[in-house]
Amino acid sequence: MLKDKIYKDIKSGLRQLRLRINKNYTVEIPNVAEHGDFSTNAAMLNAKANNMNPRELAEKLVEILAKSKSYKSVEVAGPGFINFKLSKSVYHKALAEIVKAKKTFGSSDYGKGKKILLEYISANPTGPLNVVSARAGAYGDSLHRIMAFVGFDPFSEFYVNDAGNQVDILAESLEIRYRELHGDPLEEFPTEAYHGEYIKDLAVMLNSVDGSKLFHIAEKDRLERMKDFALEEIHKMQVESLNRFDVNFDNWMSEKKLRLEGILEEALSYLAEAHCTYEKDDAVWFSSSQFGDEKDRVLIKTDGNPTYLVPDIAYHLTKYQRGFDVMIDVLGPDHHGHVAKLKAALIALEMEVDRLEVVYLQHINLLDNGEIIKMSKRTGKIITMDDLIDEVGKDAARYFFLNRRPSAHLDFDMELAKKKSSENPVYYCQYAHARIHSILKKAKKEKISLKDYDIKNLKKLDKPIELDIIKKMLELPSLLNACADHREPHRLAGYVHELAGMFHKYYAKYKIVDADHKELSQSRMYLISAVKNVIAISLDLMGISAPEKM
RNA sequence: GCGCCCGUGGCUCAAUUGGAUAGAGCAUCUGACUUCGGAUCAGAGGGUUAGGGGUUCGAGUCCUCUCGGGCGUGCCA
Repeated sequence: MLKDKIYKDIKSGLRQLRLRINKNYTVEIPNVAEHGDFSTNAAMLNAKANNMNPRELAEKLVEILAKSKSYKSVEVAGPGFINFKLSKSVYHKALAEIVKAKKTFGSSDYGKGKKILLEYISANPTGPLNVVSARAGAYGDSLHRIMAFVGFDPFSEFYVNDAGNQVDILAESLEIRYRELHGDPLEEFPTEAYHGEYIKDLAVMLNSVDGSKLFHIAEKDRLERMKDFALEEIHKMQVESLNRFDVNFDNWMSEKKLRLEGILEEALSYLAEAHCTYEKDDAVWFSSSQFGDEKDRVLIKTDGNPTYLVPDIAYHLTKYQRGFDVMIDVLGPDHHGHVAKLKAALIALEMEVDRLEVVYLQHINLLDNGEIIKMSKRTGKIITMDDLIDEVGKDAARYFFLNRRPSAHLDFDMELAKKKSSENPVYYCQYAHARIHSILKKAKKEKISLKDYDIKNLKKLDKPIELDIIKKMLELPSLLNACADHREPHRLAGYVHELAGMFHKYYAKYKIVDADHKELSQSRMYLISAVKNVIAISLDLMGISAPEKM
């Protein structure tokens, strides 16, 4: 908000100087306090466009800008930066705005209602969700919340691969376990089948519903029943895990349903119409190498079944048909080979491929006492999302996932996440919130409240750290915009930690509630209640609770 | 081989997307509880941003090469 104002002031200054304006200049908060509250590179960027010396242009701009009452000082520095210092009263007014905005502080119409499709997790419906899904869930759900908060229109979707090869194997795996229950075990469990214990649980459940009657129907019907049962139960499991993790989807898109709607054939016929399919070796190929892929890909296998590429193309066509401005696929790092093929198809079909964005979330190492926990799908030794939530809790898990850039590999220290001390950043943030609540409660006991507070007394907030805290809070709106623009919710995790830290320092240094100085106490309470609010907003956007007691 | 991602104090990560003196936490060391929640605070040490070259007023960030790590490169999904 303050940034925008300064940006505009500079623009009008440049106009007054009758210069050609390069609008790419920025207004930033310097990381060195001596450089002022804000600084701009406007003179440097515009000097070039007007063939001037940067410092000379800066001097002229300063002359104009210094006339405004909002600025305590405007100075030229270094190679041509212009540094602004704002009057305290500007910050006091801004603080009142934050308090007035309550839970809407930081929200805006910045996204202009742009329709965004967020597809994430999309784990196979063949087992419980794992920690990779947990990271994707934390990431996608928080991005969704942030985007909605700053005025985009996000829509989250989980794509369920409930058709094709892997669900056939799922049905077969269940059948093996079902037979075992009835005293008919296989000598050797097939390596490609699913080994997890949960399949045995499913067999028991199925048995309690259907008993032995599945032996008396045709194999095809039996496997179909197995498949439907397993898919439904696993879906329920996944939804339950996601609920525990506070991750919600606007839509679950079923591949099976897409297939029934004939959309695969539709996609294939579009590709054929575009003359980029051909037959070779009894298979149908897509000439994807014409569209940026390394080589051509098979669409229909010699056995007559489509490869996974076909439903995926079809699914993405539905995304385009549904009219989203931007489509974001959140994928694991093992999928990037796949995107080239998909994009080739979209280009072939003359779709605006730039509207499809792919975010790759990197792998996770779970650490226990500094040791990487080795996981193996084959032996069924995996740590599930539920295990993780049981171990460290939802809040800690979400924070740890969100504290990293999506493109960064992540070492998840389970010991640290479990700790209830300052070493653990989640508790550090939550503690600040709880502490503020407690202080305000204490004030109430001493009969000091904000009900009769006159904001004229805000001028009593004159300590540097008090102004720093206000400045930090004022960063939230543009920070959230940046999180949304760059699809990087991790910035918010760092931000809330910084703000919490400033509060803890403040608390240690200054007494907030002091019955002998009512107006000062009220002013400080006013400040920290704003901090409480901003922490709560930030944590909520990350799907983390803001407790009043811990 | 080719493609994508990554490389920042001992460890895990930031760095306002090209800005000024690269910041936090953990770990280590020193201090602070008869005081609003010590789940906290004050302080110290620790860096040639893997390495070379380039682009420009200015590079951890962009380009290029080299080295190292991860992933991909199926008629599996």
